[in-house]
Amino acid sequence: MARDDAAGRNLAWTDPNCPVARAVDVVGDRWSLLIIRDAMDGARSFTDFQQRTGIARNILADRLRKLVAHGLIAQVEAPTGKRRVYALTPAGKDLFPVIVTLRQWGERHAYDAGETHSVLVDDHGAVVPPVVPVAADGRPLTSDTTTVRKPA
Amino acid sequence: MARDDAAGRNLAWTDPNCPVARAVDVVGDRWSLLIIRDAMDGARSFTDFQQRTGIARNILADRLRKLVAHGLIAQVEAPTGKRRVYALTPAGKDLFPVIVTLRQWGERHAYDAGETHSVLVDDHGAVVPPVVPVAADGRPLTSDTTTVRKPA
DNA sequence: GGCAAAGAGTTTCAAATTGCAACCGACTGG
DNA sequence: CCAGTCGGTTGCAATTTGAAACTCTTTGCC
Repeated sequence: MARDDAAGRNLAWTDPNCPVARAVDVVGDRWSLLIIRDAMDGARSFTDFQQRTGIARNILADRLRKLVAHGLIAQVEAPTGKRRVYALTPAGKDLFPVIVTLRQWGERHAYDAGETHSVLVDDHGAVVPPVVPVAADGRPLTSDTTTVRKPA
Repeated sequence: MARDDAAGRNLAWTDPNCPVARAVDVVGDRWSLLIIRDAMDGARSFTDFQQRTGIARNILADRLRKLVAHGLIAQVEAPTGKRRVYALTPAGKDLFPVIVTLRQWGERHAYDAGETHSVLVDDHGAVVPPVVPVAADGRPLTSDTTTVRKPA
């Protein structure tokens, strides 16, 4: 088990044809998405990630290694010429819609009335509206109005 | 650790104010999202989930219990009056945008050129376009044009 | 330059989680 | 009413996780 291909991808999925399964294989654990979240929020250094997430240091080292191996994060020279820092790659930044939808789901379903939580605001200071999948013609879609078409 | 509150929620988060953390706490493991995915795709029975995901039976039992406890799935009388089946609650169905964005990320970043995968189509048979977070005025947003505002 | 402190991991070991396979009672179909 | 199927549970073995201490490298500063 835990066989990896040349790109470091695990090959023992239930269904290799399902992009959801492959995505979960990369970020479907307790910490990876929180690391990505913090990277989007400005975290750059090892201890920065460690303190924000509270993850154990050995696990953090392991997750950062995997995220780098999967191409979501890269170690780059710090702009200030100091220590190398972790930065999101385009693939990592592309998880933004996932983080936002997860956040919005959490806001709707993981808080009791009266509990407070942080909110996502845009560069004008306005709250980001709910993200909703739509058809090409603009109709909102749900799990009831979509189906998965298997490859030919 | 692993203390739970009355609603079965774990209370040992890094940041209780972060909805992303709370969402991950519920569905941030290797299997929960795949179970939700299969439920959206029509899975109803225990063995149905087991065969589609390939998850170990004891773990599946545990995950279904937790998802029921968290209110994402409910056990309901089968329409046919037979065995009880698992069905998504509104909160479970509301994960649709998360599943879709994860799927789309997977399609973009977890496949080599030439590899095939399933695609999500709407009820007209058209492929679901990329889901992108937008500001109230319609501008597309990214992690660079948004920030998290902590509660007062 | 020299030194103390901080950063970035690594190591060690215990505890928790996973996975497999076998087992079991309830339901159902014929 | 008998044979399968369903929906789990149980007992381990194998992994994974987590906490804490330890090491090596960089930095800040005088």
